[in-house]
Amino acid sequence: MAKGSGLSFGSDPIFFLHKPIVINSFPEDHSKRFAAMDATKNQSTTTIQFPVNLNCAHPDSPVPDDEKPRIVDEMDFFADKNRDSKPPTTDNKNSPYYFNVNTGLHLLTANTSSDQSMVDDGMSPPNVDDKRVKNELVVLQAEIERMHAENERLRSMLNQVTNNYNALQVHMVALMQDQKAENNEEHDQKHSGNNNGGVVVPRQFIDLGLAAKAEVEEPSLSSSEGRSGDRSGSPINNGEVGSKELELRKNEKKEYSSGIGREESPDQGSQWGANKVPRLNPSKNVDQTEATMRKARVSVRARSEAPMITDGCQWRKYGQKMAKGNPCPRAYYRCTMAAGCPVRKQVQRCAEDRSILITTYEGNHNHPLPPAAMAMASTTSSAARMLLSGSMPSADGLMNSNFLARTVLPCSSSMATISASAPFPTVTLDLTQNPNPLQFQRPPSQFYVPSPNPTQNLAGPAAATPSSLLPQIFNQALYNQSKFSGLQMSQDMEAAQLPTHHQPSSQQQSQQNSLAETVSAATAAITADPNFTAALAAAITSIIGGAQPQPNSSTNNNANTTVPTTSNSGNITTSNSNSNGSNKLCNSKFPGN
DNA sequence: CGGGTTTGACCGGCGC
DNA sequence: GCGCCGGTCAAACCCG
Repeated sequence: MAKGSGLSFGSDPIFFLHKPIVINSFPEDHSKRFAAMDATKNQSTTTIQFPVNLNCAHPDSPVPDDEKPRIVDEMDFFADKNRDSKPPTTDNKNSPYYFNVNTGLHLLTANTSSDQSMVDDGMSPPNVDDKRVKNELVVLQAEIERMHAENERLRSMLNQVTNNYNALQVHMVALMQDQKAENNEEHDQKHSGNNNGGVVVPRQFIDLGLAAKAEVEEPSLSSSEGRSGDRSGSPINNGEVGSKELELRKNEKKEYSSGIGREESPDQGSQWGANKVPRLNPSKNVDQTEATMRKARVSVRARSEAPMITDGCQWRKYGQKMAKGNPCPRAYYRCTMAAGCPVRKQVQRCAEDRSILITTYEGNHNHPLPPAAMAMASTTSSAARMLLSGSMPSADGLMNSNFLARTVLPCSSSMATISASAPFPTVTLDLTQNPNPLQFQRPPSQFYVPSPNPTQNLAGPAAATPSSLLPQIFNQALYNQSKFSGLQMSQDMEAAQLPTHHQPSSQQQSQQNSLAETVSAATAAITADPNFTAALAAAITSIIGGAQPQPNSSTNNNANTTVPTTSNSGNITTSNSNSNGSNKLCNSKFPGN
C-alpha cells in the first residue's frame, strides 16, 4: 500500500469509481424528467459525468467476495450532511435530506409532485400521477436506503483496511526496533570488555539497502563516523576491534577516489570492504548472517540484445575484464544514482548462449529509487533474503529457504536457482525460460524455488517473463518508468524498505515489503505508458493466472536450468574450460559481443 | 568541460 | 613463493 506517495497510480486502497457517474443537474425540465422516468428511468437531459473508478484495490484482498466493493454508480453524498441522519422514509419527506440530495439516480424529490412539472404537464389525470409518483417514491427511497447502507459498508471497509494498515505498520516498526535493540545489545556485550560501555554499532553490517534509513535512525553515529574524514579520531574507534578497524582503514585506502567516497556513507564502504574481510567476526551468528547478506548476489539471466538491461538505475562502468571460461568480457558497473551507493553489478553474456545477458547485482541502494529500479531492488533483496535464509548448510536452511521462496515468491513463472554456498552465495533468476514443473526437480546442492511474484518477475529487467513478448514490454515500461523522478517515492521506499533490512528472515515483512514495492512499481510501470498497458496487463494476468507456457515464447533453455550460471562459490562460471583470464579486451564495445 | 568509458596496472585471495 | 584469477583503480580518452 503506497503511503503518501506523490505518484497516485491507484495503489492506494481508495475506492475509485469505475463507471461514470451521472448526476442530474438542477434545475431541469421536470416534465421531461418525469417522462423519462416513467419509461425506463433513462438518462435525463443534462448530465455531468465523473469518470472515476471505484475499483477496490487489491486482487489479493482477503475481503470475501460478497464484501468486495462492487462497481456501483454511487457517490458519497451523505458524508457530511447526512452521516448521522436516518435514511429517508415516507414519513420524513420534508427533511432536507429528502429535498436536497442529488444522488444522480434520477430521484424524485418530494416537491416534484406539487409544482411546476405537474402543472405544465397536464398529460395525465392528477390522481393517477399521484399514485405513480408515490410508487416511484417508495422505490426510490428503498434505493436510497440500499445505497446508503452500501455506502456505510464501504466506509467501514475502508476504515478497516486503514486500521489494518496502521496496525501492520506499527507492528513492523516494533519488530524493527526490537531487532535493532537486540543487535545493539549483542554488540555491547561483545565489546563491553574494552569499550567503556560505549555503544558500538557495526556500521559495516548495515543490512542490504538500509543505509539511507540507518543514517536517518542513527544520525550521530553516521555523521561522527562518516563525515569526520578521519576515522582514527572518530568516536567509533574506541580501540576495540582493532583488527577490524585496521582492515577497514586498509580497505578505505583503496576507496574509489572520484567523488564516490566512503565518507559519505561509511557503512557502504565497510560493506564493500568487509567483503574482502570475511573473518573479522568469528563468533556472532548475526554477524555471520549479515556478512553473508552482504555478499549475497542476485544474478539475473535474461535474454536481451541490448548491451545492458534497463533496470531503472544509473550505472557507471568502472572496469571490464575477461573472465575465465567465458570468451565474453565481463563489465563492472557501480550505481551512480547517489554518491556512495554500494550497489554494483556485473554484466556478462552467457558463453553458451550469447543472447542471454547475465547481470549480477550485489549490495543494496542507499538512496531513493524510481519505481522501476525499486522493483529490481525489491527483487534482488527478496532473493537475497531468500538466499540468506537458506544459506545455512543444514536441512533446516534448505527447508527454510524453500519455504520462504514459496511464501515470499508465491507465483511461479520462471525459475530461480539458489546457490547458497560460501563465499558468494548467489541466487540466479533465470528469466530466459518457460516455467516448467519438471524444473522443480532439485539437483544436489542446489534447489529451485519459484521466482518472485509476478511483479517481481516483472521487476527483472528485460526478459523477466516466460513469454518473449513481455520482456520488451516490461523493459520499455521500466524504461519509461525510469524517466520518473524517484525522489517523490522516497518516503514510500524508505517505508517499504524498512522491514526488509534488519530482519531478513521475516517472511511476513518480506511479503509485505515485496508486495508493496512491486505492486507499486508494476503499477507505476503500467501506468507510465498507456501504450504498453494492455499488453503488459495481459501478460501480468497470464502470470498471475498460472503462468502457462506461452506458445510463442522464445527459445528456452529448460535444460539449462540445471546448469545455472553459478558455481558453488557463486562466481559465474560455465562448462567452458577455456582459460582466458587475461585482461585483454575481447570486445571493447561490450561484453559478449 | 563534465561525465562516462576504456584499458592497462595493481591488489588480494587462493590453490598448487 | 608463485601464478592465476577476480575485482578495482585511475589515467587517458571519448562524447555531447
